Amino acid sequence: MAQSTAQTAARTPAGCCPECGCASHADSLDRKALAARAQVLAALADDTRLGIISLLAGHRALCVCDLVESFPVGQPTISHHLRVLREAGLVDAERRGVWSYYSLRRQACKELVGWLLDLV
Amino acid sequence: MAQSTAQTAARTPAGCCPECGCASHADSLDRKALAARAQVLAALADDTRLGIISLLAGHRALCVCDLVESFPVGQPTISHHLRVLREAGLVDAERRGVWSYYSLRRQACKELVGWLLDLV
DNA sequence: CATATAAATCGAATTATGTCAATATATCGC
DNA sequence: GCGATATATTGACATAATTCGATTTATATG
Repeated sequence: MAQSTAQTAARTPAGCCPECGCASHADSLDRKALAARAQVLAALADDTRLGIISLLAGHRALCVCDLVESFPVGQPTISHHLRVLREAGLVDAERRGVWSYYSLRRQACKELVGWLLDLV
Repeated sequence: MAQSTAQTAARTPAGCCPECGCASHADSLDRKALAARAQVLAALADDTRLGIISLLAGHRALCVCDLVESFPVGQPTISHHLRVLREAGLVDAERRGVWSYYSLRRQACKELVGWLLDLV
């Protein structure tokens, strides 16, 4: 692979990392897994959505009207954020009559955090 | 607060959550802290940046040219992502000669993950 | 000093995201 | 069925983010 004269075992001609013998760091990446994790993290990476998660973490379930009261955005926006969280697998929705109750999928959350913990 | 007739103790006239006596869920949110965490999470929530973190986690340090080799984006783009990670406090940069070496700030990463673990 | 290389920055184009107003759907009580 | 209420969806818009090409800065070497 390296087009160098093989004087050193460096993978690039540059020799910027002599102590690292890895042939290619790219190979160690599971891109699909990373992309999936990044997408779930993106669901968390928003003020309102993280706030929703935080509220749900403190309750068994909350209905949408409670959440709408809790943030300075309109009902359609909360509904949109809830959909993002739902599609990321972080929350569950259950309809009871006119009301929709959302709850945290603690198992999925812990799984994500556990993966992060292993990563770093 | 509730403009209901106080027949029930519900905070809203709706009575969608009779079992929850919280006056206002919004009060339990530390919005500034949440916004700060969301910003760090946003730094993680990108395919390339999560990949960079993953690579850095497996090495003491890597130079930019190694990272550029590892992802299907150009050098300026990697440089941009490294800046985002640096400003989020997730990585450190050190210049040695012409090369810049980036390393994971494991303490900061663990702190974030610990906070997440407490949250959920 | 001139040249070469690594990395950072700038400017522009494209794409994605958050938000709202308006509307649609679903459910309950009359 | 009709009206009222809760939630979801749609469409539009503004803002932000990702990416690239071109350029600049910094450092080493001949």
